[in-house]
Amino acid sequence: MNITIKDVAKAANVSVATVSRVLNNKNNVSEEAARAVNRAVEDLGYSPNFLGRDLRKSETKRILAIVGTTQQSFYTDVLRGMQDAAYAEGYDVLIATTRDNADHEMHLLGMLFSRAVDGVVLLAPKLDSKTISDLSKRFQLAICLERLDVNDILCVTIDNERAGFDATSYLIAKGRKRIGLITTKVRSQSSVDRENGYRRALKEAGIPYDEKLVYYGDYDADTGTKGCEELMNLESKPDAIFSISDTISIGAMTYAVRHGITVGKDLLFFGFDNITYSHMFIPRLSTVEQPCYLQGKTVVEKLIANMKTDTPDKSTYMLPHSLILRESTGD
Amino acid sequence: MNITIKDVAKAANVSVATVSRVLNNKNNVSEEAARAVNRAVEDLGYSPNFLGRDLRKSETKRILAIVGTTQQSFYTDVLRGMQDAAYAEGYDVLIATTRDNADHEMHLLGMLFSRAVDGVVLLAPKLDSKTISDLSKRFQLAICLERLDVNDILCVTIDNERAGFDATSYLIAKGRKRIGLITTKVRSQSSVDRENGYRRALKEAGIPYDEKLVYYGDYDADTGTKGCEELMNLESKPDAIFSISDTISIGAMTYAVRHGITVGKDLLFFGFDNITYSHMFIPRLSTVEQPCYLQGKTVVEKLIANMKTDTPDKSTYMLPHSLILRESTGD
DNA sequence: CAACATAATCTAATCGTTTTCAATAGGCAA
DNA sequence: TTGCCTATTGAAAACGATTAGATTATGTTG
Repeated sequence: MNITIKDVAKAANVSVATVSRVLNNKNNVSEEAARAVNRAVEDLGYSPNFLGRDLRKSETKRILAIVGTTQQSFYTDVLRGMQDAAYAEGYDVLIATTRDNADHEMHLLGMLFSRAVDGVVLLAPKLDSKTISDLSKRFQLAICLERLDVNDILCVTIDNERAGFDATSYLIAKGRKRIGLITTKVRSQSSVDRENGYRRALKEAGIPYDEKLVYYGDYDADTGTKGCEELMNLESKPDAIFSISDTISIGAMTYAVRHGITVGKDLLFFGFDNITYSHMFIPRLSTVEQPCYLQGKTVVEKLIANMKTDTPDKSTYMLPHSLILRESTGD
Repeated sequence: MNITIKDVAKAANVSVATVSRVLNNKNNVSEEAARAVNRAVEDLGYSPNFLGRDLRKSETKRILAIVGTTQQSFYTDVLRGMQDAAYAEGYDVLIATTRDNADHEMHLLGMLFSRAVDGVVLLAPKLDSKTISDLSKRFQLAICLERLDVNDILCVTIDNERAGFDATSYLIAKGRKRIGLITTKVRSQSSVDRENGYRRALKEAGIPYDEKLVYYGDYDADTGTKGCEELMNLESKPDAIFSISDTISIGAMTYAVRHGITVGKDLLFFGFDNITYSHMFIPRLSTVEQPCYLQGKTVVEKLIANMKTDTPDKSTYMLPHSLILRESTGD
């Protein structure tokens, strides 16, 4: 039914080997044969079946990016970086979502075990680090935007502890003494790191840590709104709030603005990620920017390099972040 | 080097055929053999190579969703719908981005020609409709969230003309007479349809169409800001602005708020898509909601059904939309 | 002109599965 | 015992490409 390389060979009056050579622009083929093959390909509307090719070559030239959800808009830049690096080496990048479910993440990793892709980049691993670390011994696997609490896997991220420290320290430098934190119940390593940075900043400034000032929720705007409400209902209210994502921060600011609190003065806000809306929202949100594009590009470059060697690079790379200061911190 | 079905067969002391039967839970295999095979699989850590399987079966059980960018946050729900429908039938959904480039869209469609996936759903086709329509004759291809100006391809969307009409009519019903439109230079069918709906609403209300009130830009918040600025600098300013996306609307509202214009009174805004931030932004944005999850679910269900039949469904399905009224229209 | 290198081509093996078809073993009825 | 049916099993042929190695044709050199 389908047109195969055999049909092309017959039509062009050559062997399948010759067709294959033409299609892969190998040098040792006469112009005449090439012409005949190309005409046959054209006439028949042939396009090679990659299942055959991939099986024979034992490679697919495809990399899978596994994300929790496509909701996080800053993934866009990460993926762009991944694609640019991939295309430069003749690879395609596919994306799949786990919907933050570890079982499903494992299911998708099945594409790696079953050789349907050559490598995988995990953008928000849900599986425990032991499992991931074990798998990375047998397969081409890397982490991006996160890190594991083990260090035997290729990993490109930022120094989230330092970033949390920097953001909190900035609020302290602005004279704030009671700084709230809104973070996630789910303990991703980056959340933990950011929280640790927050604590260290307090400590180094001699401000006692107050667990009442920390609100744990989900990774969404609603959490910000609820978190802000709860913190502002404390006897001793915060004078600044650091959130581990802009989405949360915006939700939190929404509460503040709607309750007549002057953001940037009565209450400062610091977010994380520098999403598009963070400078759209009124007031504009101060935030930590991470090099999304560069992280994506780097992780794929390193991963592809690993595919070509038998002494794979299992380092953790921490790229530099920066603070973006806007109205929400009175700048 | 790699463990294949042969190794398992040898370890279990059976033939490869038996291993295959066990792995695919065929009935005609003795319990004893099954046990032996399962133990061998376990011992060797074997997982089948899908390249072999897919080649033999001529199917991959994978569907590719091709999007322009993952930036559009409402895709998340569409993809969720697609996944639910797919998993129910044993398929996986992969995502790839074209970065709004037609050539790259064609490149990704190569995965369909080369049988690396069983079907494709285009979420924002850039290729011309003739090309797509031709391809859909030979491959399993469907469109979602958009439609083509031909109707011989499976297509699940909403009635964008009607939606544009409804939104504009609502603004007219609110007593507005000079209604601006911010839309995209790039003429996707949905943009054209929404604009046509806008025009028809004006016409039916006896309001003359004024091309000065229409601003063409990109699909981003900046366009909204610039568009709003331009429209508000007109001699005869608009008293309401309909944008073909919430992202644009939010950008436009930002301009208004920053320039002391009372949104919901001096100037009404109507958006499109009901993205998360549309009710986060202050004031809250009125918008057209489309059934994202349902569209995704439907298109994949129909596509998979098409794979099973030789009389494929090439209909266009238009699912119902609704208006969400919030502060930006004074509700 | 023999001998040999080179270029172009073909034949057939190979990748790892699934599946057809034939073969075997065991049970049961006649 | 013989014949027949059924349940398991295995050998081998697909699937569609790439590629190593054999083969042929062509040109070059001594």
